[in-house]
Amino acid sequence: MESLNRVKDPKGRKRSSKRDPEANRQLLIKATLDTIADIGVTDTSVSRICERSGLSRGMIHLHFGGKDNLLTAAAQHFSTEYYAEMDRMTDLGSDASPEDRVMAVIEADLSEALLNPRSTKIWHAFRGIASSHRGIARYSSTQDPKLVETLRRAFTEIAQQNGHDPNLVNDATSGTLALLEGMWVNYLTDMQVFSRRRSAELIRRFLAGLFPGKFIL
Amino acid sequence: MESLNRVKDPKGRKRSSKRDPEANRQLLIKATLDTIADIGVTDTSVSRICERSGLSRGMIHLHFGGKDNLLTAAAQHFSTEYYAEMDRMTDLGSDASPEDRVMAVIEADLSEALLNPRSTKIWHAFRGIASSHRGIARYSSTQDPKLVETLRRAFTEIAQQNGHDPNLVNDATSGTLALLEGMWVNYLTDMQVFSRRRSAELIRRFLAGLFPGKFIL
DNA sequence: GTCTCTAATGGACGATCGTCCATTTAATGT
DNA sequence: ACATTAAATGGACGATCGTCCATTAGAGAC
Repeated sequence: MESLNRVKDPKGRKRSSKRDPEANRQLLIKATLDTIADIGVTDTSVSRICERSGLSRGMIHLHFGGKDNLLTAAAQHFSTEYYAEMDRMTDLGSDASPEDRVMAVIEADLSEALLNPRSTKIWHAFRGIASSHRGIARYSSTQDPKLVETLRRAFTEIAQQNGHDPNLVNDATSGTLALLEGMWVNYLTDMQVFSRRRSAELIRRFLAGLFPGKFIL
Repeated sequence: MESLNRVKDPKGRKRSSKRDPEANRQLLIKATLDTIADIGVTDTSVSRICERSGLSRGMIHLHFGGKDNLLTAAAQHFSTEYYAEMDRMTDLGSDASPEDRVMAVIEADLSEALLNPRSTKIWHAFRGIASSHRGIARYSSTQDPKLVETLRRAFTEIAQQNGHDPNLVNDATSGTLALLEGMWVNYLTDMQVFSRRRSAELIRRFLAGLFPGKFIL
């Protein structure tokens, strides 16, 4: 029987469960995001992060070289996780209609998994400081190329069937993303009143207007 | 001839130009907003605000009782100014069509006067810390009752002419505001690429889909 | 066991934070 | 001219900030 204090890392080498640099790195990032969601970026200090992670003060300097880099890494991690979850939730069969694929993106973005108190607080906190923090600015964009391409391709298929003008696809794509942005803000501002279903239906309704005969309930 | 260092306040009493509590109050608020736009909320300290305003450190405690209250007052001032300017720009004659009134709101919100680097940075900075700052949270709402009512009334008039279902007005109202939110984010994220005209046209297009025969170019 | 190397610790450090108040300055009343 | 009142100053204060490093602890090599 393998010793309890030994685990295997992804490469299969044995490592101590008490000494795990990568795990501690992730722990710090996690603690940073939790702290931001809990008390806000302004009050998120090195001390708060350390006491939440249970690690010593020196770890941040050791693993990230400073608080700024940790914040940047946290923003990157958050962004990566968002798009990974989005991918997971929009992985429909290849025979899915373009309308279904668009609605899958919308419903994923409005789902509990992506749109929740923690994520909205973190997201808007990062966006709020992005313009004065180069590192974070890189990961505060709404326009993820892959997601944009998914929508654009779906809208292109829909438009081709009806033969609309070329700008329609661009407008539908950035309009959909803009509406989702607005919904996140609505959620942040008043979580009590917010309704995921009604928000999704609202966007569907706008798209139904844009593509006659499509996106009907 | 009246002495140069004496001016009249709104109530007509004589006051010194060197001693003007209200003017200094406003100066502090202005300096706070400028500092936030310049270096971000995180780095906006009492010292930075004071050196920008040219006033002494004690003034913040004297006029506002502390930094938190100053930040709240700044958020309130910013919000008030936004809606005042919005009112000014949407003061069409009473014979204006509901469509024109809606488009006036959209174009005002996307105009240089309201949507500029300074205002977007401040707006998103406040929103980012709103969830951990009660005072600011009050002034970070997108759903200004008066503006909502303006849109709702206009959409109601448009819908009545065509006889649509009652939810249409609600959806058009909050959809329009959500789209505008998204446009502000687009502007903040990439000011170089952003186009006021195309953004307004995109929203018009969405509304044209929602109200057949209306909002056509 | 002993050596080596790196992960991890936790306190020292100067800088800066926000608050507060004793003092000075300017305007007004008598 | 003098007293009174309020505006404004600027430094003192303790607390906390983020960085850095001398030290300890743990794991593998031999």
